Amino acid sequence: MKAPKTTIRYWLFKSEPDVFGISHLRQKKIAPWDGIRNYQVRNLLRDEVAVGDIALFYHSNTKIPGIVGEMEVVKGAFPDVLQFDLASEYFDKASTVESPRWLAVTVKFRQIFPRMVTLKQLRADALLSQMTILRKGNRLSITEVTEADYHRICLLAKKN
DNA sequence: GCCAACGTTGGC
DNA sequence: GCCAACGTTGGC
Repeated sequence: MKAPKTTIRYWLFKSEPDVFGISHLRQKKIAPWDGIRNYQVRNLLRDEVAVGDIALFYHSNTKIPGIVGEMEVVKGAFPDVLQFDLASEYFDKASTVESPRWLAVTVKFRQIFPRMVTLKQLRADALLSQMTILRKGNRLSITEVTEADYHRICLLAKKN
């Protein structure tokens, strides 16, 4: 039996709502977080993201980008099936079943926040100025969030 | 649609 | 291993 997890970590997962938004996850309840095709993010999934961790759901590349809810990691890294699917845009002919290049995790819906926390709000909040997502040039679709920042975001996400 | 700021590819 | 060219991300 594995040792119990002592600390949970917090993450921000980006997705384009037109492709897969929080309402899709709410409907499915549990879904693979797949289609990751960046080595840095792949390594995060492999080495850092763990079962029990909390992930903020961020809507990117949309009219009002921002954090819309949260989910929980319920299964650790496993090979992303899309890399072997010829019909998928995520198919990777260089990847093999014996040595898969790309990984996914499974996430479970937790909630849609009563109030979305927009990118504009994040930028305007002095307490959140160190967030990785706010750094210039950052394009990683998964970044870590500190516990303090996570709690701050939850506060901003509550109804008045 | 523009474009800054990356990441990836491939010739050498 | 360098780096130019190309592709992608994602805010605006």
